[in-house]
Amino acid sequence: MAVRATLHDVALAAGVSRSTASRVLAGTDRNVDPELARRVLAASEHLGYRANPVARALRRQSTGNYGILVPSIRNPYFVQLVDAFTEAARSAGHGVMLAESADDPDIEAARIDGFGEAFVDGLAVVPTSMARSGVAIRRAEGRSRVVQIDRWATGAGCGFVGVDNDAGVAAVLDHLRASGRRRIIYIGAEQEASAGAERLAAFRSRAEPGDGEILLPRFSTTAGREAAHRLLSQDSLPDAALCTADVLAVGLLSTLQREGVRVPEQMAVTGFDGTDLLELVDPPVTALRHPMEAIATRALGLLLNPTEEHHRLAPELVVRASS
Amino acid sequence: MAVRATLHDVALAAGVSRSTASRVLAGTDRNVDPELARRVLAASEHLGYRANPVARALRRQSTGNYGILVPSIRNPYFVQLVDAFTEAARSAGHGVMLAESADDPDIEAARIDGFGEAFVDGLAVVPTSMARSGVAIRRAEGRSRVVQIDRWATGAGCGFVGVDNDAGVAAVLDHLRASGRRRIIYIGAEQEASAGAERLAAFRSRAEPGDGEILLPRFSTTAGREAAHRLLSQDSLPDAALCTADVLAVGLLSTLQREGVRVPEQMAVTGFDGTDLLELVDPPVTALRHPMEAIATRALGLLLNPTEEHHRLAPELVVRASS
DNA sequence: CTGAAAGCGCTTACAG
DNA sequence: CTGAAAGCGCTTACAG
Repeated sequence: MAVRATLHDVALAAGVSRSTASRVLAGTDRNVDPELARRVLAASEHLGYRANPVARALRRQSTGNYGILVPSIRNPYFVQLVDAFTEAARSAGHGVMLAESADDPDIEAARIDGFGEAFVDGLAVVPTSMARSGVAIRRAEGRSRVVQIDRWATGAGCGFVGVDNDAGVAAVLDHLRASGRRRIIYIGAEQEASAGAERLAAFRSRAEPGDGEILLPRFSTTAGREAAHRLLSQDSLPDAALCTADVLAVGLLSTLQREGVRVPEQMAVTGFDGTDLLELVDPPVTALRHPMEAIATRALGLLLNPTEEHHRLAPELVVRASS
Repeated sequence: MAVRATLHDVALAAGVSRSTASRVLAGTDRNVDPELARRVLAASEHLGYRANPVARALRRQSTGNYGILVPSIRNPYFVQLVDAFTEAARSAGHGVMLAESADDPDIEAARIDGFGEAFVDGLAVVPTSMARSGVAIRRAEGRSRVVQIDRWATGAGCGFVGVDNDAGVAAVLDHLRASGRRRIIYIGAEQEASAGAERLAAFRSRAEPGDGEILLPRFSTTAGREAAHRLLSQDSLPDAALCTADVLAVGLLSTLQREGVRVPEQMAVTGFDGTDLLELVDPPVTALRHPMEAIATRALGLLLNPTEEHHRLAPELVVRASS
């Protein structure tokens, strides 16, 4: 680990002042004599100079980095969200720091506070709890920029960008009913997160006699298997299972199949998030496609230019062999 | 987003110098009059003061943060590695920045260089390619601290911590042969990464007539499914499949089962990494348990205290129903 | 035990 | 167009 060249070294080698060297290298001011610029560039190259990001950030009062905090990076849906956000940030010249909250509001609060010690200008967060996440988020708003993605918390004073859950549930339900499925079972998570609450409300407002619900403690493949066992223990199977997360659908599907249930003949299964998972299983699973890039781009926009607006983007139904 | 209080504000409110306020708050010097300390703490509390990490880092010439670069966060094995590293770092008071290289040496090089612009004191990297990753790693060594985890690259001048692949393959093979499995097929990835090369060498040195190999372009569930199709297209099934990644084992298992193969009766299947995946499938899959915490802790140690040592830690065999 | 001063490495008004 | 100077917010020898 060699000693890193500083701006001073470059200026010395090029025979100019640090001001001029900085103007050339940081590109903040185009008005520099071409010959001097050439010398600065040559010296910088020769010394392998890289501006010290810490010093630059202190002076500029901005690191150019943003944090993203998701409930779990074991859920491919959030991985996809992180990817989209990172890509949006990168193409705008920003870096991204990732953290996860383990689906726990207390850990989440600790991570949000922790980002205060980190080198970020702001934070995008997927709140774990509608009721409990607001406090830490509001605290963070006091010292940084914050935006909520995919879920929102009551009491948070910052913006939000997510999918339109009501429209999403409606699209899946319409599709299932249009293909003749009558008894539809809603498989979701407890209403702790806003997304779960919105999806459940959307379902209930459209439920018909014979429909039902299974609510699980969390979104995971294991929870999907658990749901399958509950279905199998009932007298008869429903016509379709509307899962509100892809991991639930995948867990459900594999357990049903292992127990001899034929999908989609005996029962249709739908996912929600549109992750790659759904195309890897057999049969591929019908689900929504969330406009991830648009969500990520808009979230970044709210971070750069804060407002308290809530944005809901429409998902698109992708019908596959499972329904 | 309110204006953040600075050390100057705290000192002013407490009626002391910035030096004294800093000594109390940063805890760098215990010799402060208790009464003054009390006043500083009270003022800090009242103003909601948090030291500006950027300024602190510039002065200390250290951010206290470390980066970790893995081939993919879609592979639960690397997620587990990241978790262990993050936990080790956190408990030592360090933060962690995560990036992924998409299993591509060029992207990897870009990310390694990118960490030079990031706010980290060093970088732990899982090199994607034994032959090609060394250049970027060596470049990074010139300006920061670097350690290799799980895999190593030729030409890198830094330390390495990983599992003992030779011992691991030997343990699985011994177990399979001891339980009467004769024709064993090795299912691995191309030898681009050092782990793959070491495992394949370990297998070959112990292979017996009737054993075989299937080499895939990468470690993924999809690759595991592909391996199953290749096995099924052969005249007869082997007695056991020794998969060198859990994702391979899971993909293989599900496809075999779908095609009516009974595991472990007709064929044993073993994984390698010991991720949670293996206990979620039916039957649960035999694999090694890698000493993740020890690997992570030692890697962090090499980052804090650089040496060029290569450390190989012994994995432990965990026998489950799949073999 | 305490405070004034220097300095980490940059960027950017400001004066020339 | 260029350079001397100030300053971002800290920490830490140093002198007292």
